[in-house]
Amino acid sequence: MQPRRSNPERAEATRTALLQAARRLFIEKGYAETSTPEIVVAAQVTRGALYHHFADKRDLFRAVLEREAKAVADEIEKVAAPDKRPREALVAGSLAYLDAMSVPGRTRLLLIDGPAVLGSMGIASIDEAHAARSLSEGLEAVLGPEPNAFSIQAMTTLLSAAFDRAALAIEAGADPAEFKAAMICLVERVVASA
Amino acid sequence: MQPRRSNPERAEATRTALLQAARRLFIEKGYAETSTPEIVVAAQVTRGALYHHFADKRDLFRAVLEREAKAVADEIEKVAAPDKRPREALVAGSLAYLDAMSVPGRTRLLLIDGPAVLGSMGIASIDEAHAARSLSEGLEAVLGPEPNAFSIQAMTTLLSAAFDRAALAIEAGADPAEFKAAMICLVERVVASA
DNA sequence: CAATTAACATACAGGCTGTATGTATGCAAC
DNA sequence: GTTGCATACATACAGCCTGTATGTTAATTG
Repeated sequence: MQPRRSNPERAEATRTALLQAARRLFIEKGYAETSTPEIVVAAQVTRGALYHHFADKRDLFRAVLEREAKAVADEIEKVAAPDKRPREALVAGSLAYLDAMSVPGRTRLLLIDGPAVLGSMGIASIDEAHAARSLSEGLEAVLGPEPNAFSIQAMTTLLSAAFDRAALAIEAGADPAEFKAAMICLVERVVASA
Repeated sequence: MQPRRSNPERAEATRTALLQAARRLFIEKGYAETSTPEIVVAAQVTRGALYHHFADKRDLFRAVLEREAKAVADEIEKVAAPDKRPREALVAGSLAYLDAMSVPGRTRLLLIDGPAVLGSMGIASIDEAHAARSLSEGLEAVLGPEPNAFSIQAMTTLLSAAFDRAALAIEAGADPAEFKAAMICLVERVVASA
């Protein structure tokens, strides 16, 4: 249609089309059940374009997940303004995480297929660097550097898991208010000593 | 070698060989990277035998997971003797779960590949009926039927997730004592109101 | 002992992944 | 402005894998 487009423009458009089509199909059918022919048809490009921009199917999946994790992290940072007191920021960030993860398909991408396809380590390097870090900093801000009978690092990991399953439950149809309340209750009991 | 074997004996031997070989390979390489030709070579049978005993590759995987989940549940029930007081039984069961899940490969089977292959619902119907149920009953025994600001059902889900990630962390090389301590601390703070 | 059936074994069709090779267009230097 | 190169694809192919359909052997049953 456009008679002339610069090379970077073409490449960016193709990349974006692939990422969007892949994201939709990965959410609808899962990673394993989505074939690269399907993806390129949906993106209106060819498999050649896919393998030109991405090393393989998994690399495309990784790129989709990095975008998604960044979107989640952005939504959290939006509410975790530094002018809030630590405890309020922690609660606000917690609720923001659950809201961000309630975008349809995000739990499947980041919490179900992600760990299986990229490994529980590979996924950790993607979003633990983003979302779970806010939690760790929030806990440390409330509890102080070396406080209690438990390791902050370990407790961060455990609470992060609880957050994730709360998000899964909510997407699966559970009452959001019920799980948000339970989650906030859990966090507050952990920081109760401070 | 054996000149005569009854049909049920043969079938059971074949089934077991397939389950053991599949379990080993699924743990070593993951579900997606393990092919049915590999499995039958390891089990010293043919693909015909596999598809005679199991509907498809996923069905074999499901059978492996049911065995594994049952083994975990058995180890928990072993320590959750009914003569203990509720709170002690809860702590003992918690530690037993983490020990049971530290059998190499179990976390990958039950917590990583399981949800991705069978769906987070399918896996729930396998082990939530087993392991997480003990937790739910333990919590209710300590807290009473309808106690607090949170739903017991929801809190069970959240704590269960924390348990799972503690098991993952331990298998990934983290200090077991550190995560056991944090986990017990978390449980005790939840039941602190009682 | 005849017939049936369980328990496999073998062969095949279709689809998918990744790579190798071919092509056209933007871009840069001269 | 044309020559050369690199980018951005497009096409074709080889190998593997899954599930099914069909064939075979041995145990069981009436």
